[in-house]
Amino acid sequence: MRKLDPIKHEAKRRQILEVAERCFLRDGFRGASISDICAEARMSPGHLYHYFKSKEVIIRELVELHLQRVASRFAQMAEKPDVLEAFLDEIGIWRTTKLKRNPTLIHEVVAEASRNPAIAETLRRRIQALRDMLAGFLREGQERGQIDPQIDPDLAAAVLVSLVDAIDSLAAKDDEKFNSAEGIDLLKTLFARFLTPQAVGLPKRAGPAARQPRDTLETAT
Amino acid sequence: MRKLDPIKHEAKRRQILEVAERCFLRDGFRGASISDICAEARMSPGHLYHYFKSKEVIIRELVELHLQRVASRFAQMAEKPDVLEAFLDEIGIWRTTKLKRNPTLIHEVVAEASRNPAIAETLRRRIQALRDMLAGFLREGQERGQIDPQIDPDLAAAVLVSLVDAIDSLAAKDDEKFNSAEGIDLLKTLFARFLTPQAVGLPKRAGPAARQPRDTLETAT
Amino acid sequence: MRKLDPIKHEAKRRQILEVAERCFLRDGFRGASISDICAEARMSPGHLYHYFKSKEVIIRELVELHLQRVASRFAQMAEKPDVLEAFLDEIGIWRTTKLKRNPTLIHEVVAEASRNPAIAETLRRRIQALRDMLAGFLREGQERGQIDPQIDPDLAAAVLVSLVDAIDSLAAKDDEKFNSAEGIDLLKTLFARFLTPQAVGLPKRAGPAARQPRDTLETAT
Amino acid sequence: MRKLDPIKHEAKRRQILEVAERCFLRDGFRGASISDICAEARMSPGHLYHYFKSKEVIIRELVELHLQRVASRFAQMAEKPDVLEAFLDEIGIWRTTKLKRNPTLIHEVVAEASRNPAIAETLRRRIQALRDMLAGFLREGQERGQIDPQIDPDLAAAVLVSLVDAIDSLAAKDDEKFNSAEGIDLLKTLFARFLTPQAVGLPKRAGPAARQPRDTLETAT
DNA sequence: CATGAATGAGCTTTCATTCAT
DNA sequence: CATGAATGAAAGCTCATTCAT
Repeated sequence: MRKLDPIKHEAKRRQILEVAERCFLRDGFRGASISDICAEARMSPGHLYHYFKSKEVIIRELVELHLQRVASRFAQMAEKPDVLEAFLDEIGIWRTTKLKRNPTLIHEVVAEASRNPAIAETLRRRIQALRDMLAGFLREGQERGQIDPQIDPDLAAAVLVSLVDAIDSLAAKDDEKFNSAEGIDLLKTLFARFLTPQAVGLPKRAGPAARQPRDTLETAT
Repeated sequence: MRKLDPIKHEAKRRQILEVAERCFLRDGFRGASISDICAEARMSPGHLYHYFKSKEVIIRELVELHLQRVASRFAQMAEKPDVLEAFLDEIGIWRTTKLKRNPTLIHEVVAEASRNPAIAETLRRRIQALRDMLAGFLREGQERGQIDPQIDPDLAAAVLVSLVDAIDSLAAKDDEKFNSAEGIDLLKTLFARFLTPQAVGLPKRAGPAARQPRDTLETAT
Repeated sequence: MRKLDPIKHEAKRRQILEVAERCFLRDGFRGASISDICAEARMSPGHLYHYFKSKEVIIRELVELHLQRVASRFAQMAEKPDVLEAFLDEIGIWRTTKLKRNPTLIHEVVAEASRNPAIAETLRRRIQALRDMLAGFLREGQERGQIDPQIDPDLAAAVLVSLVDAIDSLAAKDDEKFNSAEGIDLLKTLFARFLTPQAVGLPKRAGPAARQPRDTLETAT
Repeated sequence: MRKLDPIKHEAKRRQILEVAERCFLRDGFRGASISDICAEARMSPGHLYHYFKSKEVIIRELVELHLQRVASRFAQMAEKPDVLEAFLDEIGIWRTTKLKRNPTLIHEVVAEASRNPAIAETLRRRIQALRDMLAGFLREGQERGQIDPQIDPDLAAAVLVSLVDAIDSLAAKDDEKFNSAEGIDLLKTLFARFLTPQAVGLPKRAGPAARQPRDTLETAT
């Protein structure tokens, strides 16, 4: 009587998650109600609870899904020969093609995380995974001499992940300037200048750190 | 004798806003209820509505307050002789001292903005004001030769503002790595390398943009 | 210290009642709040309670006021030589001049009366007073031969009072047809035909009652 | 098996409307709360909103229902051979049997209409429909010579509808005198005298209108 | 697998009324 | 005489969730 369960069941779950994502994107985790989702998915509330134990579970799975998507995107970069260039290209491609149509749940997620431990943990894992992946790339790049060896890969990875998120949020507000080709170029320049090996060494502590740039400036001047 | 209002009234409003901020920080705009705020402010719900017409007004005023705070902080930077250094120091000071104790409402705000036009407008204004201010600093720096003249100040300002926001948010949650001295140094390095005048010119379009860094890399190696 | 109380006090009460009437007219007894009245009367709620013990008292006094007004209007009719004509003229004058600008609280009063015993009692008294007054007029008219002697004055008075009320209410809303000169004429005709002495006598019970008019019709035809 | 809705759903709606009518009759539109209705209907507030989007919708539907009831009652009169007699009988039957047990919402409706445009519109439509129907009857009666041809049917219809409502409100207050057989007889007399063809013609304007009755009186005297 | 009836706690907001000044 | 701060009960309504069918 229930032979085709596993497949159909999973398909339905996916479909519900997609609908839920749309709703959450539009109205937020709190703002979108189960009723809204049910209406948009053409199903009864009782039936939805057949697939998901609670609203929180839907949110949680959606966050996980997000993590997987980003992770797989990053993973593809690992196969390119020049990681840095791949990374820079990725940013460009991603911003011009995907982002405009796909606003992210990231703000909802972060906001929710601050009061929902489960979401917080998932988010932390997501960020950590991205950082680890990126740190690996950076180490590879350093070995090949493409990336400044004086940069701490773990720290830099953390910075870069933040950057990517920053760009997300910027683009959310239909910001013409930012979504232009020049905007993307500038972004690439920022990354490139940051990661490229420098003639002058990196300082170890704050004092010199604030200094060194100034030296550079003075030299340039 | 009957008109001791303006002062007391305003004081009470401030107090309510403070309590509300705490509550919203803890539970979010939607998650924190008027009852919660009233309980924490030791007042009856009816009385709160003596001071604020609606929950939304409270949220709106809180967002405005946030805007003013950030703006005034940035404004103070304008008086320092070396703007770049001031900016970098600001980031350092701010992150180590303020942020740890003062998580921000920024994510709530951004999340809310995506579905509340009033909040969205306030947020847009806030961001624009910061960008304008920063762009002004960058222009000054360029005139003094402290900042790469090839960088578009408006674009760069947009990038930097979003960066600051992003780092705030993602690192807010007790991120040891990010909040360490080294983390801050790296951040400063990033900004410095980005803004410092370069020997080699900036490319005009995407193609060369992806290219030029690599050349630099190879040269450096 | 409180010398001019009685006079000023009473004046203030009157003023409040006037404001309250406007508010109740606009929003109903339930719909208009004490705050509304206070705002419109430029006074604080605390102060209003200095003059009226409760909202209900205001409503009650307003109803009484209404009663007095109507009663005095009717009383003036008593002095006219031809009561019937005076009554008919009164209807015409009243509808064309007063009603259009002065909507009445009567519906509010009746609606409220159905659940507020105090109001119900006041209303009952008001109606009874009007009926008695009108019945008196009718008796006078009957003695003078101006009004059909076969009509029970008390019953007819009851009918006429309710008629006036009903027409007020249903025609109040910019009813062109009803408020026209022809409308008023027809109304007068109705009253005149009803009250004028008839050649044919009144039946005693329902059966003949339904009959007699038909006979009249046939006779007339 | 899953679509037994339409019937049960509608039945439940009816039931809720009945309960609501009782509550509104007792406490008024504003006075009766959703909680009251829910308590009396033995259901949770949430569930009630399954059937009605808002309290106002309940009120609106109740008003519509009223309209339909009255309209159908009037429509039945159209089939009787003698319209005037049918009308007169109708009043008698209705008052003695129905009204005593069924007080009406009419005052609530009129009071509400003065500040609720939707209700006002519904009420206006209701009144107009009744007037049109009655005007039709009157015209028929005039053609058959049963009703005074000098009376403007539209105007007279307006007057009669008011009358019917007037009687409603009178009876609301358990008025022994009015609900007696004599009261009804008097009412019938009023209608009959008004509508019956007269020997003397109707005046065209206000001046003569006030006059003519007097003439009649004097003649009678 | 699917429905939608049903719940009940909780939300934001309003309001008549009281009280300290 | 006058203010407005303060109360707290109750209003209309929403929503995640459960349950009988």
